[in-house]
Amino acid sequence: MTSRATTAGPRERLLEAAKRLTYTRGVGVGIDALLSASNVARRSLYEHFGGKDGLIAEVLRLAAEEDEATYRRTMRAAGGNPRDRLLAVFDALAKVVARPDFRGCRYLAADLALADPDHPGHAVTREYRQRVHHLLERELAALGHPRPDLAADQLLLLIDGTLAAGATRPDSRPAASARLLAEQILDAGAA
Amino acid sequence: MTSRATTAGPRERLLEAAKRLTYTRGVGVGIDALLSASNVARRSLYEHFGGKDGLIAEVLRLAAEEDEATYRRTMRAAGGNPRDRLLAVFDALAKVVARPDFRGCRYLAADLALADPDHPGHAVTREYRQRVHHLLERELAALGHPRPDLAADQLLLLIDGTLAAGATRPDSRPAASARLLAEQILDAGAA
DNA sequence: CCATGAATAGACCGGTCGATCTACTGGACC
DNA sequence: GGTCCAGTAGATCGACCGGTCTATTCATGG
Repeated sequence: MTSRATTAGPRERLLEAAKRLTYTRGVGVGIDALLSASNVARRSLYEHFGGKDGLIAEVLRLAAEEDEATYRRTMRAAGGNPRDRLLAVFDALAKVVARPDFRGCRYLAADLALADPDHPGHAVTREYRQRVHHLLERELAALGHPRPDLAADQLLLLIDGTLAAGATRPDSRPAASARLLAEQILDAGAA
Repeated sequence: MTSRATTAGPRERLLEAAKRLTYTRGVGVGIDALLSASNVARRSLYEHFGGKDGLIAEVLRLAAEEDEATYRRTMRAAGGNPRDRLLAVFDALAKVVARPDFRGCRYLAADLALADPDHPGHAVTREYRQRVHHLLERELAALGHPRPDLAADQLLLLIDGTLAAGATRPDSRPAASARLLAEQILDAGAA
């Protein structure tokens, strides 16, 4: 009986609580809040992550993995047509920004809040954006778009804009607005 | 000789230093940093602004005034053609995000960093976005766009996306990408 | 000449920050 | 049974947080 869920170790509990609290309260949350929310001893944080910065970076890494998987799942569920797969991303965004607890893009918030350009979190967010960019670019290439790199930049810009507007002007239905523009980007490839 | 610059009072000095430091270090900057950077006494802050929150709100108000004036100036300098006036905004954005000290949109950063939804800063940023939205919508109406309100939302989304991408992917030349999309929005009005 | 009021300097408050440390617990493994 | 070690609990550290306070300076105007 060594199996069973074993209630998840302190590392996992801390990561989960940090993922939640760094989003709702920002990366400026105090360590104590993370520890008490996860019922993890102070010392365990430093043994597992070396410090707050390491924990934040790991949280971003974990969230980025999940979010990238969500992108892939969304596109996979949309079938084999690259156009449908890309537009499905904006339909998914509409649901994301409509969630009552939506508070904007976690990665942009982290980049803006972490003033130190050498903070390890920045490298994580940078790589995440590259991965999403690559994801989009591949679909655009499959679509036969003449400039998949530029178009991927534009789609990424629409995604960032949607998440920003979703946080600051939720009543403007930004995902729908962005989807219309995305269609025009894709039409340039179908021409 | 009551005139002369008189070196600006403590209120102005503090506002100026806070405008600079809340941008470079975020709204989480300590009060002491703002006071020592402006050579203002601690007490003066509380007499003029009531506290840190009041100071931050006033800084956002001041910055919003200046930025709105910059929008108006950019459009005025672009002549009388609404299309030229709107596209000039994105040319101006290209220069903004190219500045070496560019650190993203001040207002979005504030909204993301101020976790308390009742913080007075949020009201300031909300009104600022409404003003810019109105500015864009008026030009779109003058252009004869069939849906100036939706189009203004889309332009605002492109602006937010440009500022976000400029902070996180500066090498992607987001303003140029956004301008191309903006042209398509405007073309819907010229049709 | 002196009263007024804005601004300054800076001590001080309780609280919190991230980080380090010691002491202890409990279960796994040999 | 004894060893080992991850994890817990919590005291403690210096630094800083936002905010309040007293005392002082200084230019102005009656």
